[in-house]
Amino acid sequence: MRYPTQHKAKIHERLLKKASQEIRRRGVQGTGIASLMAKLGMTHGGFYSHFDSKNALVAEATVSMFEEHANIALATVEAAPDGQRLRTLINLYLSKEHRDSPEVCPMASLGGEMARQSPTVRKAFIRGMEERLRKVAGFVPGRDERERRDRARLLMSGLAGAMMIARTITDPEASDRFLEQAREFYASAFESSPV
Amino acid sequence: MRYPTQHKAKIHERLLKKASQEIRRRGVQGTGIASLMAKLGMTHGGFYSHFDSKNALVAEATVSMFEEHANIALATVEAAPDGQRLRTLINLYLSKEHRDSPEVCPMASLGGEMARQSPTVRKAFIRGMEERLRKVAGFVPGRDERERRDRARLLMSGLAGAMMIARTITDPEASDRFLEQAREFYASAFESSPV
DNA sequence: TGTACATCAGTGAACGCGCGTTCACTGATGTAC
DNA sequence: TGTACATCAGTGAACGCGCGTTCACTGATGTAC
Repeated sequence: MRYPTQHKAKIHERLLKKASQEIRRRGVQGTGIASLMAKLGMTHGGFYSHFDSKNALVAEATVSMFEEHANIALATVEAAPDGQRLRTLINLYLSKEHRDSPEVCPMASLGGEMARQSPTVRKAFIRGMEERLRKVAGFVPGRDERERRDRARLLMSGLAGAMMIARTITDPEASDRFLEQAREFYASAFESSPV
Repeated sequence: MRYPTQHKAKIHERLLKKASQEIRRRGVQGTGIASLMAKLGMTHGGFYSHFDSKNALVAEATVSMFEEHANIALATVEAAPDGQRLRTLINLYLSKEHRDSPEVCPMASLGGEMARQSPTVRKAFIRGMEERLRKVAGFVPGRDERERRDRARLLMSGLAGAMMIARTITDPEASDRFLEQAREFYASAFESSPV
């Protein structure tokens, strides 16, 4: 049957958003086309009128992964009082809430798997990450834009590494304690300019 | 046919070692029983006289993953002159060679995927990691053993996060530059005791 | 010492299942007349 | 304005494939006599 104009674009968008969530939650390999389509109330055959292949979906979803939650979080950081923004960002990222929401940050949930993806997907990931770093750099001390961006990259990779471990630790109290230490470490390591 | 005594134990060991490598290289989901057995010149059916299930193999392999390369690396670190050991460890971990060898450190290659594993596997991972941290703690400044261990955990999670990103960056020069910055950052952040 | 037999690690066909992908088909709506 | 038709997003059966797992079977060697 023929669908109203803009219908395809809407579905495409919904597909991309759901895929982006599922991939962060279950990994690239853990996300199947059929189950993804079922989550949108559709059957798997329809997928291929939206994307050429799973790899094409993954590449496209990877860029948009960085946008969804980060923009909300970064607005909260922006709203924090002057001199408190970096600490707010770190506390938000290394919070228990974030630990218990694997679908939020692709750096923490896809980190290891990304190294095994095709160059196309990896480039999309890095493009999305750098876009986020451009914003994070605004909260990181540094002599110039380039240094702030470099520091932001270091910070985010460290936060992602910490989150991965916090999620792996099975004992909730030990995980909480680790998060607490990580918050303290990254705040004090990044609050002042590097020497 | 009946096999010589100790034969089974030897094969079990070889299986475990190969599995441990393959899982680090290709991820848990990316490692199949049949292809693993084929790599040892055997057929898949024989697998189940050694392990109850894939999950049992993964759990057992996860602990031993931390031993293989780390022990050699830690010996090199030990051999470094006094006051240079931590820097040696960091330079070794964040080297281009390590970046190009995904089968070395499970923290960097399985980080994200571990969060999605069964508690049994995650416990095995943390047990293996803590065992390694016990050794790394010897090179990290700190007031007491507990603090050194906590600092070692922070350090290793940060190094793993950095390695993940270094492996995802497709441009080799950009990846090298990032590794360089990370070496500098972690060396200066961990060389002195925390305040 | 020599023979008969039990053992059991490994084989390979088969199980059901889910994967990514293809394709003939459907049918409500936009468009052309 | 009303009718006929083209469109094309989505359906669902089917493709070959690899997955983890099961199981009847094999056959060289250790063990018992």
